[in-house]
Amino acid sequence: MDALTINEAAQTTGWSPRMLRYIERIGLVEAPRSSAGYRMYGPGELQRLRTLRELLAARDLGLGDVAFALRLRRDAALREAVDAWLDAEPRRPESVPAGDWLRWEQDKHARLLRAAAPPPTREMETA
Amino acid sequence: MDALTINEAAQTTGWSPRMLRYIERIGLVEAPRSSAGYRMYGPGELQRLRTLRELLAARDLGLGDVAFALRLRRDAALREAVDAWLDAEPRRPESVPAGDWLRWEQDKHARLLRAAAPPPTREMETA
DNA sequence: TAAACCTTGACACACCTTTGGTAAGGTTCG
DNA sequence: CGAACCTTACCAAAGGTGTGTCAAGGTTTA
Repeated sequence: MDALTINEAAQTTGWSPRMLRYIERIGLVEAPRSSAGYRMYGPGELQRLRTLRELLAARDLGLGDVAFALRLRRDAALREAVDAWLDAEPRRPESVPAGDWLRWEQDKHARLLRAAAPPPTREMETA
Repeated sequence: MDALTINEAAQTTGWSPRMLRYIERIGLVEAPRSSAGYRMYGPGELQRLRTLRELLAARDLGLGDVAFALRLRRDAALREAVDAWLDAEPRRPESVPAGDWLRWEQDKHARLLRAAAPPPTREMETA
């Protein structure tokens, strides 16, 4: 008995069965299915569901927010498009001397990397 | 006459004045103010507003989505928390041979970098 | 000073998201 | 078999988002 059914999983994770199906539909936690089509929640899914709750509560997020983050993660083109827009800060380009434009573009790249690779501050996930 | 008032900006960007105020409130495009408190839209803001429209339409996003991406960009702790959750894939850790755990953790880091630094495929922003 | 702007704040409405039910029908198991 | 599950597919209510409009009051400008 390594995997729980949806109602049991709901009990131990604090979500309602209804929400577990919803969470699956938006792609956040998908449980494997039994041969008859029943969702089977293993330790991995249960942990994931619990940490999801904590994440939402701790950061005041909605499921939609996390779903969007996931979409960003999976869709490289989308990520590039959004990043490109966000990179164009409100500072007018006039503030960048014409000759420095190329370097500016390159730095933007570097900044992106730095922003995405913060010091390994483990803290979540262990809760 | 380098800066437009809100109604003029609305005309040239396709947004309504109402929406320009809304967009400002959610932190996406904030226009500097005149001494009397009037919003003054310069070329930078106008461009930003136009590309924002294209981004939303092209990618079928909502303003809230972009606002959340901005929040992710600015709040490092939030970004780490969300990334940490997303990194914990549905694959149970059992699938990783015990000894490889350390290497696994390190690779996760590398994967993150790779995901955040896609080949420089410029395309947007010039529209 | 008066017309034509601007500002914030409030009311309002349509639509989408989040959740809960409930119904019709398959599965498991005592 | 029958109780107690599961599944999907709807209807629905509460709350958030996107958007318009109007009011009361300051600013600009002719």
